[in-house]
Amino acid sequence: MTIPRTSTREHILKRATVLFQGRGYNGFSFKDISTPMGIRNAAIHYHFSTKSDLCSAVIERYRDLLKSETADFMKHGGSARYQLEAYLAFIRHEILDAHCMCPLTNVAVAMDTLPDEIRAQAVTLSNELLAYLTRVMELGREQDEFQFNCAAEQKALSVKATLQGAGQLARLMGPQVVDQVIDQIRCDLGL
Amino acid sequence: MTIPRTSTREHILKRATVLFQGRGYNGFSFKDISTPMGIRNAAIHYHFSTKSDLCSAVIERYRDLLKSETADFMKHGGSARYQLEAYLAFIRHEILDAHCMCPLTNVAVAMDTLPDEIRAQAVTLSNELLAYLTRVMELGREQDEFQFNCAAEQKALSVKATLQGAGQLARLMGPQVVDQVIDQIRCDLGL
DNA sequence: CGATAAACTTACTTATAAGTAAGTAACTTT
DNA sequence: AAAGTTACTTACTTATAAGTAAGTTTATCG
Repeated sequence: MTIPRTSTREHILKRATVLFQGRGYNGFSFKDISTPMGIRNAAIHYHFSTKSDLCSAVIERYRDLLKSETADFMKHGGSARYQLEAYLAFIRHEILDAHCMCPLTNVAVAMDTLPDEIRAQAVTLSNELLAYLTRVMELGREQDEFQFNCAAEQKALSVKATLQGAGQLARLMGPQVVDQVIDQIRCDLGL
Repeated sequence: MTIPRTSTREHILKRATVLFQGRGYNGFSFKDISTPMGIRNAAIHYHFSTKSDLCSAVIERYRDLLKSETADFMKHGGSARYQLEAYLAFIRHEILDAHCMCPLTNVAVAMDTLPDEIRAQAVTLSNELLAYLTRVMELGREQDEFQFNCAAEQKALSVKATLQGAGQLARLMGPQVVDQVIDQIRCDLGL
């Protein structure tokens, strides 16, 4: 048996992504990955030596995804409005279709219980994310698309915080929350 | 020994509050409560039959706290601006001093892994919170203190979401995030 | 064809979790 | 002073967690 699929590692990563972003580090176990895949826990350890390793890989993957997505956003014209909408659509999809939160949420919540490795990955992700959103805000103001009278960094921070919160409130109050909050973000940018 | 302190139950609840709001349902165990208190796990079970019971009590307590705080806010004049600032100060204190998140955050993140009882408490809390913030927003607009052109409910939702996110980002990016985000909320209300 | 390496499995260990049953010390009531 | 009640403790059970060591199958390469 065990027709060696080169994709096992990828399958594990995908399941781990859904679980980590959906339930948090302390909300799932190796069994939640191995059982539905029809493999053993030890098979996971073969590909990722520890749970910390596995979840670090999940966040790194998210960083890569974000990097390629944002690169993509810039290709298509690169107007700030377009880039903002693309990011909003990405987050909207994550919340409504994938039922996932941004990894930053899950890391922040369990911060004190997590290995350093994961915290470090999350800090890097937060810096990258905020740097990107800050550039979009700066660009938007230069192009007279967005209106706000504070530092671009602060506006970016506020937008990101709002989206994080939207993901949570949607789970408690229903999916319509997401579009309402997104609408408000646009509104607060003068759109 | 065991000089029967009527306060043991209260001590357990306080520790549980810090742990639940600080690490999430799956991020702490009975040992994290009993060991620092110098009691046994069974003593916790005497006061709260299950972990679910204990955490439900934590959220119920938070609801009571909020109810009395907001009643207090209204006594002092009751201007929308005053009430908003009081709520912002409350949240600011929770994040920066108590290092705690709003229970809604912790419930939302681990949603799928939690007992119904806890989910139900969180849904009630979210309704109460949003109802309060909505009234503040309505009042603020009537009094010409706040400026926004959407439903008061939507604005309230957006403010709450933003504050939830601020608590998370502060853990990753530092405490200054909280004041920046709060500042932005004021700004987006025309303050 | 035989050896090696990749990709697993089986079987295990160690730790920790929530929860329970039975016992005990101190206060409270009759 | 005896009997109960409150507030625990001791000692235990059952379940599940992450992680490991050694063996097995399959593909590959000289």
